[in-house]
Amino acid sequence: MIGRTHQCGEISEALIGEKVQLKGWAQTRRDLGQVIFIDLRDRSGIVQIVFNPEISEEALQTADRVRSEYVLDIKGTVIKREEETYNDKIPTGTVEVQVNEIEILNPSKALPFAVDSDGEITEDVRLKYRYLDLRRPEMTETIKLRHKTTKIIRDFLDNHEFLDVETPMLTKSTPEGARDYLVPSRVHHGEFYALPQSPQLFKQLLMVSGLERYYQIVRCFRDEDLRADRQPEFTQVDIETSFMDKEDLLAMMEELMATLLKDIHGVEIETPFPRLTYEEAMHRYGSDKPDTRFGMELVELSEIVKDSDFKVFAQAVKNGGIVKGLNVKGVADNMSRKEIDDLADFVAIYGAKGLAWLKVEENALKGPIAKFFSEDETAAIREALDAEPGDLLFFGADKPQVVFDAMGALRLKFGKELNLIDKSVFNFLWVTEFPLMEYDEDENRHVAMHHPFTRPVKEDINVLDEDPAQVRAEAYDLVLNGYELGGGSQRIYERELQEKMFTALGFSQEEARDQFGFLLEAFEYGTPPHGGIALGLDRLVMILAGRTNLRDTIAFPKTASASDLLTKAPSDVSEKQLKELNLKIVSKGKKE
RNA sequence: GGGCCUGUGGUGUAGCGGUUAACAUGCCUGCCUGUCACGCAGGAGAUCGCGGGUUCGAUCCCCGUCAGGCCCGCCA
Repeated sequence: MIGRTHQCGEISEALIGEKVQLKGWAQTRRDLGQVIFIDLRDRSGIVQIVFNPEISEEALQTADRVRSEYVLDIKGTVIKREEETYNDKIPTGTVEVQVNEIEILNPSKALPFAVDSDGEITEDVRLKYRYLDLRRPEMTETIKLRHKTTKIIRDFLDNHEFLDVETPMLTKSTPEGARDYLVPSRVHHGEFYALPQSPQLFKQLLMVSGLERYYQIVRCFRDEDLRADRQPEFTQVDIETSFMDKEDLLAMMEELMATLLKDIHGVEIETPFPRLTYEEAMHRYGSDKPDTRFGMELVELSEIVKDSDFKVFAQAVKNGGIVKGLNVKGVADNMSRKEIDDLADFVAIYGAKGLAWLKVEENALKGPIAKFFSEDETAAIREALDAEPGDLLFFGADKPQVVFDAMGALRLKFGKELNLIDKSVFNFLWVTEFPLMEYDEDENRHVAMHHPFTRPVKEDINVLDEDPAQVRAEAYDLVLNGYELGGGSQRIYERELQEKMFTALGFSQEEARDQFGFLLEAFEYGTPPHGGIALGLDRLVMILAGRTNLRDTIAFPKTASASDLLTKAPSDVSEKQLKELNLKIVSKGKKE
């Protein structure tokens, strides 16, 4: 260790009697008058240092001036503590360093919050003083975990013959997908670069180049509204391979995940991962990223209730909708009428117009809608939902998407509130057979669900023209504990098929050539079959660290309104800068 | 674009239509030779996010606004 003999966390009984030099921060000082203790902290951990007048009166006097977070350089001797003064809260607790010399390298003002406080500081204060927030051990540990994660990934991919290739940050804006962050060109007035939403096109071109196996741990940018698990700039583990089929790729990713879990948490996870088709995931869990750490699956009831006297259900089915049931076990007697009614407001967020429910009793279903069902229907509902006395049944009836969203969210809500989720598990799964496209009401056309370069499932290609919404994609999402960890696909590598795809997406020939002409052209020069995947590194680290907020895994993250409270970005620029870029500000402030 | 929650000494919270605005911690001063969230004694520190309104009187009620958070839309 340059500049010191050891790190604080390395001090141990093996070093007793040795002279050491340590540098670090004074975490706390305990001044007993003629003896002073300081907890000295560096990146590695904490060790107690002690100042004693019999050792050095001068050092003691300097220590008297030390305050929290002063930066210290000390020389001293490692000694064993008296057994009754062991501190079992820190790994170095059986020893301490008796200080001969101390130099205050830099003092510190009183901090806005204590470094040893655990996360109970409001977000804006933490972000404004992020450099101090990162001194808190739990944050330091997360940053270390992130490093370890990327190191394992790099080593793994290197062992698998992957080449790390950088791709441009200043690139071309394309119409599909998320909103781009734009960068004005000084040289070309009125024209803009876009920051990459992902290196998608470049990695495919690298396959045309014959690199065969590419990876990059790369920043991506999407100018969309934030969430707890979404930042405007985020990091992807971006992977693309030639000649590897889907099965090979998925197996390799499973091996990578297993390696990560083993090396980081010592956990053996089972491979291969379970697979669900998109269709199945939506019907059973109401989500394309199901949390399978608990059951409580949605149950299909459309057939059972389609002729019932309950008009809401019958009508929903008649109009092409569905009816799904959810059995929340054993809560019927614990939930008040008001609590149940409030859930209608909860599902309303997802567009549901109401939430029907029934309490299960020994010989009957009880509740406002019970009277609408015949004896047969009641029995069928009980059976389908595996209903037992004390259970509370909820029903969603609407267009499929509304039912999935509302009932899926309700399932998750109960899963969390009833503590059905085992936090110690890592449940991976693949979701496959996504629709290639979905219809966009606003744009009046089909849009790619994944992206426009995704390969259709072979047997569906022939219906690409007449019924695009029915075409399935050779795409796969990796899901972990209810989070979408990443997604990928096999790609289109033939010009003709790619053009067909653009046509299905409503691009004219000219538009397609204008936007993606370089790719179409590249496809004519011997493009290998290829495919790949991109993993959200921030989310991966978040889950590995047992956290629920992406900000905690990023050294310098942004707020929910995409601001950086530390540097105060975004900010005004000078008139001169605007002039050089030939830009004019029309109106200022937050968007209307 | 929309919904909900939060905003009170440095920090974290309490509070109430009329208070000397409370508590903890931190900070400052003094005492203390085995502490480890040291202890003890004393002290400083708040125009209750900002603007407007209601009221005799607003930190408290209403409207707006700003900031932070969570969610829907958006995003893969």
